[in-house]
Parts: sequence; C-alpha cells; structure tokens
Amino acid sequence: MFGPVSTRPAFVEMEKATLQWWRDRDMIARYIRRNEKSERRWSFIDGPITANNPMGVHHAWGRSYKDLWQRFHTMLGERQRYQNGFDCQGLWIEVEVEKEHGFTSKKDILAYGVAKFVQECKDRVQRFAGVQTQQSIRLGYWMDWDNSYYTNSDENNYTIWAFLKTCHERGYVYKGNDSMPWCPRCGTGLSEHEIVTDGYREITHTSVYVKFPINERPGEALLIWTTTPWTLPGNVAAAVHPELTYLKVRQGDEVLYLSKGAAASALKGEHEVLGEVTGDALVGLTYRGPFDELPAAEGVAHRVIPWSDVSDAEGTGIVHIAPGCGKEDFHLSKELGLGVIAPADDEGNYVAGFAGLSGRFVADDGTRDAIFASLRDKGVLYRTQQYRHRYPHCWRCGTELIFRLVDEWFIGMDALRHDIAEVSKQIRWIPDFGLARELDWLKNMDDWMISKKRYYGLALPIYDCHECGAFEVIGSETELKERAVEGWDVFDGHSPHKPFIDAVKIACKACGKHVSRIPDVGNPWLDAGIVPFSTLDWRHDRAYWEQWFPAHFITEAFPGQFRNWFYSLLTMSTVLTNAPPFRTVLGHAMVRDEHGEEMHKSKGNAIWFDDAADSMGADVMRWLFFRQNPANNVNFGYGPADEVRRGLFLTLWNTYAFFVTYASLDGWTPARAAEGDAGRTELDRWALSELHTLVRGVTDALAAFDALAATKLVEGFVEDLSNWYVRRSRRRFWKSESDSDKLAAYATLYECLVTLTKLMAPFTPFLAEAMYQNLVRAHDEDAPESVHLADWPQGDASKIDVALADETRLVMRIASLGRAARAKAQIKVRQPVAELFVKLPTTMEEHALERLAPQLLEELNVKELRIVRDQTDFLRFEVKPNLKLLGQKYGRAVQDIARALGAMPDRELGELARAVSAGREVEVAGKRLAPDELLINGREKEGFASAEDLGAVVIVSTEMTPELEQEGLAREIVHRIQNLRKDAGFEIADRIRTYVAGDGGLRDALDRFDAYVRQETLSVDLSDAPPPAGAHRETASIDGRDVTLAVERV
RNA sequence: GGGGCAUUAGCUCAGUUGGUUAGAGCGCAGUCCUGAUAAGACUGAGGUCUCUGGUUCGAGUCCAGAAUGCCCCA
Repeated sequence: MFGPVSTRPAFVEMEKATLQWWRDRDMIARYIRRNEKSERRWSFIDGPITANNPMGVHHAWGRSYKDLWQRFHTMLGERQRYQNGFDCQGLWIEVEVEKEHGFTSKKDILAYGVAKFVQECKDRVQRFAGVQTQQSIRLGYWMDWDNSYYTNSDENNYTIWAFLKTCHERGYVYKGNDSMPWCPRCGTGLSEHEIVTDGYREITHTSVYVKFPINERPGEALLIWTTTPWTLPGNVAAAVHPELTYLKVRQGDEVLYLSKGAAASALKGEHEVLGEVTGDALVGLTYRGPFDELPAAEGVAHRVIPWSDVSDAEGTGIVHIAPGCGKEDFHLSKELGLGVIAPADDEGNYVAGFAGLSGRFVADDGTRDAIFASLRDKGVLYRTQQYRHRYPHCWRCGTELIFRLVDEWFIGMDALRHDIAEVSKQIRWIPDFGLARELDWLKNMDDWMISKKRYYGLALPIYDCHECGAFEVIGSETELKERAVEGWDVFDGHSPHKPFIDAVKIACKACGKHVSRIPDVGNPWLDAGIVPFSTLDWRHDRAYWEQWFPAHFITEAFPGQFRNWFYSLLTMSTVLTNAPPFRTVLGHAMVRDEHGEEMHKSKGNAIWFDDAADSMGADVMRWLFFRQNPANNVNFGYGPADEVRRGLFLTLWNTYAFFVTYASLDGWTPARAAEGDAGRTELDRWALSELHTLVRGVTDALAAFDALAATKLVEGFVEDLSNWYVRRSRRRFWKSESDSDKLAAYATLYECLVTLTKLMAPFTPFLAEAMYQNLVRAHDEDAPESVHLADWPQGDASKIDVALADETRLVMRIASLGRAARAKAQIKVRQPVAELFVKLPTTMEEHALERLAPQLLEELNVKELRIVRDQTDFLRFEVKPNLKLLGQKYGRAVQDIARALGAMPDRELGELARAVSAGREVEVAGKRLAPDELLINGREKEGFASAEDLGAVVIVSTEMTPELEQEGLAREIVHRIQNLRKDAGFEIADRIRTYVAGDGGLRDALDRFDAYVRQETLSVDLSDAPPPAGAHRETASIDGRDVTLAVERV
C-alpha cells in the first residue's frame, strides 16, 4: 500500500525530513561510491568558492548547476570525483580579519604579529568552509564533503611554484617598475583586473586650474587642469596635442594658453583672444613648475611635450604630467626621458623632500587645502571647481586608489597571448559570446602582475639577489630544501606561508650571496587557476591526472571570470600543457531581486541563502535557477518562487496525491503494473508517448548543458499530465469495477510518475526522493534505496507516436475553442448541448478529430460532433490571399488581389471558397490562382456561438430541449451534493443517503436521472423526504428554483 | 574614446528564414470548472513593438542614424 499523501504539502518540512533520512542512511557517501567501478568517467572541476563568509543565493545558482550535471552523469553511470573546492588565500580574507580586530593599516598587522595574523586568516577560512558546507548540503548539493580541496594547501601552493618555475625557465617572469594603482589602506598594488571588475565609483573631487608660467615668455602662462591636486608636486611636463588649436588669451594683466575647444568651460570672467597657435608651436617651451621650491623637485626641467592622447573634451587641452603618479604619465617619461618624482609612500603619505607636505596623507582634505594655499601664495592658482567623475576605488575596502611608482613582479603575456587564444578556441563556451569575450580580453590584456605586498597568501618563490641583481624561481619544496643555506630548521614543519617561509635563504647562483625570498605574496587567481593540476595530483601521479584532465565541464558566474578564473585556468594550462583545461564552460549571469533590481543589504532587498532555503525550499530555489536563461540576470524572490511552487510543484504533487488516493482505495500496487498493457486506451498511449518524448528531450537538453530547455519540457509535460490526462481519466479511476481499463490507467499514470521522479531527481532532489520512496521503494525491496542511486530513464522510441501527439494537441485546441464558444453563448459546461460543429483546414485533421471524438464530446459535454465542410449554414466566408506565395509571385499586384477579395460579396465568396475547397483554380483580379494561394476562413452567422483559431472553427448549437435541460439540472445537483460531501468531511468512498427537495421540475429531472445521480454521488438512496436531524444540509437556489439538499453517511 | 548587446502590455520576458489578427507568465476585472488540484479553463481591459529615415508588394523582424540602458575594452 501507498502511504497517505497530503493535498496540502509542506515542502520545506519535507525537505528537512528528507535531509535527516539521507543522513541516517549515509546516502551521500553511497551516491559517491555508486559508480566507483565504472569505466566511463565524467570530469567536473569545481571553481573554488571564497570561504570568507556564508554563501549567498548567487552562489546557490552556480552550485545548483554543478549539482545538476554531476547528478545527471551519476545516474548515467559515470565515475566522478565530486570534489568541492574552497578559495582560501588572498586580500579579501585579510580584510575581514583586519575588520575583526579594527586594524586600519599594515602597521597594525605587524604590531599584532604576522604569524598570529596568518593563522587567524587560516582559521577564518576553515570556519566558513564549514558553514558553506552545511549550507550546500541544505541546498541538496551532493559532494564528497570530507574531501574538499583548499587553495591554501601545501600541494596547491607548491604546484603553483612548479608553474612559476616553468614560466621563469621560459623567460616570462620579470620585475617591473611601473606607476600602479595602489590602495593606501591595504598597502598594496591592484592588478588591472581588480579595478576594471568592480573598482569604479562616481565621486566628486575638487579639481583645480593652475597656471604654469612660461620661462621664455614673461607674463605668459600655460593653463592646466587636474582632479588630483596631490600630484602637482610630481609635475615634470605639460602635454599638448600637436595638431590641436590653442588660444592665446589676455585676462587682466596676464596672458594664458589653452585649447580653443576648452576655453568656454575653463575660463571665467572677461578675456580677450589675442591669437591662435597649434600645439606643436608650444612644444619645447619650458615653464616654472608649481612646486619648484621643494627639494624633491630640484633639478627637474619642466617642458611642454607633444602627446596625441590629449583631448580638449574636459580640462584645458594641456595635460599636467606626473610620471610618479599616473600610468600614462610614466610611459611618457620613459619614452621622452622625463624626470620622475615619486611623492607617495606605501601608505599614501608624502615622502621626505616635500617640506611641509612630507608625512601628510596625499588624498585628504587638509593636504589638498594646503596645496591650494601654496598655489595661491605663488600666484599660480587660477580657480577650483567641484568635479564629478568615475574614480577607481579598492574593490575590497572601498578606499580611493592613488597611483604610485612601485616594483612588482609580472608574467609577460606577449609570448603566451596567441597560444592561449588557440586553446580557448578549442573550448565550448556557453553562452557562445563567451569565446569572443575571452579572446577580446586576451587581445588587450597587459602582463599579469602576480605580486602583492601583503601577508596571507601564496609565498612567491622568487629569490632576488640584491647584490648582483640575478633572481631565481624555486619550483618545489624539495628544491628549496636542497638550496637552503640557512633557516630551514625554522621553516621545517610549517605550511609555505609567511612568516616562516621567509626564514629560508638560498645562495645566489651568480654571486653566492645569501638571498631572501621577496616579501610579496601571490595574486589569488594563481591559487584558483592551478586547480586542474594540484587537485589531480599532477606532481606525483601523472597517470591519475591524465584520467581526469581535462575537465568535461566547469560552470561559474561569468562576470569577471573572463579575466579571473577562466583566464588563470587558461594561462596556467597553456603554459604547462598547451591544451584546454576544460572542454565546456557554462557561464551564468547575476542574481537580482524579483523586480530586476540589484540586491543590496542597504536597500533591504537582499535575500540570505538560509532564509530562502527556509521559506521557499531548496527545490523551488533550484528550479528557479534552472528555468532561467543563464545569459540573463535572474529575477529571484519569493514571488517568482511561489509561481514555481504553484505552477509546477503543486500540480505535480496533486497528480501524485490523486494517484495514491485511488490506488490505495483500490488496493492497486505496482505488482499489477504489467496487467495494464491489455487495456491501454488512446489516452494512455498518448501519455506514454509524451512521457518517452519527454525523457528523450530532457536527456538531450542536459547533454547539451541546457537546463532551461529541460525545465520547460518538464513543466509542459506535468501540465498536460494533470490538466489533460488526469482530467480526462478521472472516471476511469473512480468507477467501482476494476477492469482492464482501470488497470491500464493505473499502470500508465504510475509509469509517468515514477519516470518523472527519476527525470527530476537531478533538478529537485528532495521532491523526487519523497515521491520515489512512496511510489517505488515502499513496494520493491530490490529497487535502489534512493532515487539518487537509480539509473537515468531511457526514452523508448517505440512508445513515441508523433501522429497521436499531434492529434491530441488538436483535440486540446478544439476543446479550448469549444469552451470559448460556450462562454460566448453563456452556456456553462455542466449544461449539455446537442451539437458541436467543427470546421478544420485539412482533411487529415478531420479524420484525427473523428477518431478522438469521444474525448472531445465528454470534455465539452456535447451529444454529437459534426465535422462540417460546407459551412454556409453557419458561416460566412473570409478569403484572403496567401501573401507568402503571392507576394513573391506578383509583387505589388498582391494588393490588387487583396482589394478584390475584400470587396467581394458574401455569395461570391462562398462560391469561391467552394471552388478552392474542391481544389480548382480560380480567377481573382485577373489572375489565375492555385488553391493553395488563397486562405479560407469561416466566421459565424447569427444564432450560433463560435470561436476560431488558425483556420479551425468551432460552433456550438445553443438550442435547448427539455431533456437537455433536465440533464443539466441533474449534473448541477450532483455537483452540489459533491460539495456537500466535501464540506461534511466524508471520505471519498463513503456511501451516503441523500435528500433532495425542490420545485420547478426538479422531481422530474431527478426521476429521469436517478441512477446517474446516485452512482456519481455514491448515494444508496435518493429521497425527497425531509432530512433527519444530524444530516448535513444546504438550501440553495438553482436557476430560480429553491432546493434543499442533505447528506448523511450510511 | 572604441566595440558589443538590448529597448515589445502595469511588471518580467518570448517572438522562427520579413507575411495576414504581435504572444506568455504575473497582476487587474468577470465568468466557468473542480470527487487530486490554495490548482485550473475561458473572456475582457491593457501595445504609436524607443524614435527618425531607408530597402521591400509587405518590417517588431533587414539596413542606416539618433536616444536611453547595460556589458566589455581603453
């Protein structure tokens, strides 16, 4: 027997019970071992999740995909590794630990102790890895949770060492000196990727117009403009566009130069234009710098230089150049041999040599005011202006970035650019614009800055000899041990992290001096990019690695990843193997709130994973993600979740509950399923055909990594199963005799439901398990104990009948039109009507409809179906040109044909239509037209109710006979009694005694349909006597009749 | 500054190679159906398919330009 199924399911409670049930049976471990002997492998590599905070709903989207395809391939019998990964090193973790302690700068960390600080970073990662593991399990994500990889592991770090050594052997690694974006709070440079990803914010700065007095022309000055006044002490040059037109302007007693295009916005007050010059006429002039009095500016010659990137869209068309404070500025200084002044230290304070500014933070208001005051004193301040613009910020702590001159370590990408692009082209990118984006990035990327001046992260194995300038890259822990000349005993036994790793010194191969490791840590994308090697034991067991490399599949949120994880994967794999590290990548967009707005804690529209799991449930959440086009942002929220719950989950659940209710009443069990074959009806064959079509469709969709297509197919099938198969089959289940027809219905619906549990298992693991346990496992000791240990269903082509599917679709469409026609005529479905007239565009469809007529008649409560061709009794005709054919043939003349048809009287149209139907050529507007060049439609005349769609017309007769009216009344009474039974709380199988009394011919109707009413309502007796006390009763008005109804259990 | 994508109902989105009456879900109003269904069916209101020009017998669809938004790269 089946367990009872509530019609008001509490899905979240059921999920929690299922989690416990799985835990009690150690089901995840059994799932992971399911295919361990399989020859076929499917390799998935998990992109590590940052183990720095609890996971959010945006992580749940990707993790749902990861689970979906791993489960699918598990059910296909393929061996997998199920390894989850945690991203465990990097600045973001340091920032959180700093916050916990209230640290504001690197000095605080040094004071606290690097060893303790690094340990706390490790501890934090461990803590949140645990939290995320529990959350993932709640999501129904089945991984080998005891075997997750951590990017801070020794193996991961040493594998990166091996990679870096290879890079060095090929000459890619170099020390660069550049003006870099720098976070003064974090005390580290940021790579280009980090700024572009998330770094720009709109803010207002006080910009300043400054005069640079020209040495060669007393009384004349260049006018420049900058949004970063702190860089003025670093000025060495002023750049003009050689072809731009500049104005010479008199204002008061001075003469200023600025570009013609900028004059209107830059100049304030009365002025007189003295003349125009082109930029190249200014090149070579020298000027007095704004802070020449400072020791740092001593000996610097300021001159006007040409630069083609100068524009006059903003500012003055003359650009202040400070090579120590800007990227392009620095490149210009190299190109033109300009001096370099580097004003800021690693905390963003002016270094020595800047007089009163030294020691002050460059970017605060007081410093800015001091600079303005100094400019004013020297008479070179023109004016200041509030200026709103996008300015880079530190993506981790939000501090405004500055540019400063630093030494960093790089991997040169020019030698790799082409190879990585070739490798990228061997990969399937979903959505397909992914490849274009990656290639675009590869084309434009700069060298990869791999160093960070921080504490917790990969220890870059670079040993840079200050004595002779040679540097080496160490490729493994054993190599380091061999090369160590001091400090190994301090390091021995520790992970390769600061500070212990830094105790080890090696002897410089070139000069023999003892050399320390550079103090920098590594870019964290090195940590994630090495995973296809480090987690597959590439260093120690090449055979094992070859079995799992490359991955068949990876999936991640794509914003950012083209220059982050995808990029580091591709780069590292190209260097080490010159082959793709994965074959297919599925990228998905972002999670928004249900109105499409970005989720923000401050906006109050953020949804926490734990809350979502507790209110909508993990299955609903997963389905929301799966039914989304991954290329678009998903609108996520409780509203959409409820749509899914009602539209899919409840519909399926109620179908399941219906089945279990009647199967239990009849004592039907799956043991009798085989007896169903004999009595299968068209409807059964249709349901099975649709089911096997569904199996094939879902299988194909998943194989193509298209979750959206799969969900749409499932939703469509569940809808049809509930609203057509079960609706049409209900009487077969509730009739009293257990004949072959009923057995066929049970067997069919059972097969549909069981197959659905398996098809849906990878999508909705909880719901599928609950149904599977009751439908399958409760009856079959030999069946797999969990649906997640079951095999994926096979679509059986012999069960698929495309013609039957099309025909049934036609009946559904005609039924829908019939209901619409009834609604127009205001005749409810309970009231039988005598005739239904249907006109169809093709004879093939006529035959199909005739064959399936019983279904249609019952559905629409009609006595007789009449297929009509000659519709003149009911219809007038509409004849239209088939534009697709005629347009190509006659061009402009189709308009004449259309006009002629529009003007034709009804009678002629009728004749024309008959001729066309008979397959004869006709003549319209002087053109001979073949039958298929005209389209015939019918529309109703007075006195009939009709509806039409795509050339099909459905008409109901509205004329009533007394007998039809009596039958309608009887059905109305049945309906009322059913409701009364329900209100009274009777069981479905309870027999009752029924009392009905009323006027207006009620007695006659009940006499005629006595047997029908009793059978439908399980009434042993239908009496017009007054009901006894204790019977459930109701008085009602039915079409103006007063009626008293009562029921009591026998 | 360069490149890409988008703009369709109150909201979120579909819309096949150009073709006759532009759809769905949600929301709203009404009617109906219900012995599994807090579900469902039907009807209705709601559209200058962002704008301007072009190609074409015919443009939501193709082309050019503009506006707005988003993304990528400088």
